[in-house]
Amino acid sequence: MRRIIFHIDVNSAFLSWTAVKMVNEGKSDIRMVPSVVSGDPSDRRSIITAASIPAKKLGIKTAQPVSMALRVCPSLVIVGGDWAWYKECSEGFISICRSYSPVLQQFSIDECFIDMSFRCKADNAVEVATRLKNEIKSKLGFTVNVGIGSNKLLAKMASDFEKPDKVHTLWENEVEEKMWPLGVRDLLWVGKKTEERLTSYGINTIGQLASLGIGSLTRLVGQKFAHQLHENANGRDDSPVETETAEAKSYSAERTFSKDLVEAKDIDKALFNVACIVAHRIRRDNFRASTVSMFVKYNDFTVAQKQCQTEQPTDVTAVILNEARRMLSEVWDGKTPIRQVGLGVSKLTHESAVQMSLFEDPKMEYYREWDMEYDRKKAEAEDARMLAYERKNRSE
DNA sequence: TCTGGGGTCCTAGGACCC
DNA sequence: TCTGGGGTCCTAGGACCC
Repeated sequence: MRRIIFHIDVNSAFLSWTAVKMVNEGKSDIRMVPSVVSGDPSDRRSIITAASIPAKKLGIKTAQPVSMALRVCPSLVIVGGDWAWYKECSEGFISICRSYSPVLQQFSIDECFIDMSFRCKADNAVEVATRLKNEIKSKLGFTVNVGIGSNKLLAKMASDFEKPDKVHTLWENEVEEKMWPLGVRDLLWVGKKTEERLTSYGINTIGQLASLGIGSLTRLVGQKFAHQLHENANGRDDSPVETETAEAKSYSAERTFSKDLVEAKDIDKALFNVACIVAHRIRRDNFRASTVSMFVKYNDFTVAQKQCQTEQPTDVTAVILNEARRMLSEVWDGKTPIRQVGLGVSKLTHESAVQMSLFEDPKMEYYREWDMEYDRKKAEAEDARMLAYERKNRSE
């Protein structure tokens, strides 16, 4: 049976969502002028999270440093993000999409797939998609693109065609006309490195990639990836719309300093902070981790990383932090300036029974109490924030 | 111009066991 | 004494996504 898949993608999500909020507050619509959302607008080290269409027309792109964009456009409007609001917008948009089909896979905060096979016919798919797009615009105030195809890949490629506020189809019989002329970089999973590798062999378009023998492709990118690229370039993808959200496989946090650091105590402080964040998150989600990893990025952007196994699965901040400290001392010479530190945990389990060891660190009880206190304070802060947020929304 | 933060998956080599 | 081959786990590194 021929499937009908929609891919719904919010146009410049964080920027649109911030604009909606500002318009609600009676401010001018930043979608109409060159504007960007960045992590910390006052920090020249931060990068652009989302850009308005007028900004994009000036060559300003996502992931570009703010300082670079300011050179191009000194009058650029820079705004910070509001995660609580973004979450609300995301939930609103997902819930409208779900009302069109319960077979929905959330792909990220601002993208989802829905399986419409039993909800419409190929003949009226564009009409239904247009209705969905318009409903989101009128109820929530922001625009989306809807891509329609017979699989997830084609739907996703289609939603990336002309923006904003558009519906596009990419059926199998349109692949040759609409997808093959595009550059290889436009194909999902082809990033910078793969593009370089392919173009250096004279493979410039998706069409050329589609006709390349699997043997040659394997020599370029390895067997598994070659198979996937070959299928995708030919418009084939049999992956289902996954309605279950998979459990997290890892958690991590990282901090980039406003100035590169050389003082061990400063770096340790940052390591402490990220350890608190990561450990708190795994406790919140009822996980314990058996692998701890850390990395440092030096001022020349080279990265040193280490990972290790813990004696038993743990969610204790101090245990995770101590492993990270030990590994840091093993990789860092104590002199090279450090730009960024990060810490992660993986190999997660929900095991709740902690194996008691006769030789357990006597400080462990104290560590656990410290964590409980930390979690309690976090929860309090979160409650206060939610309350303030609701109060503010009610008064508007 | 000077590069964030949070994830997933894959590969390759070495250690260790049978 | 020397040898092979398969399986699994771990580590490091790389590529991609939003």
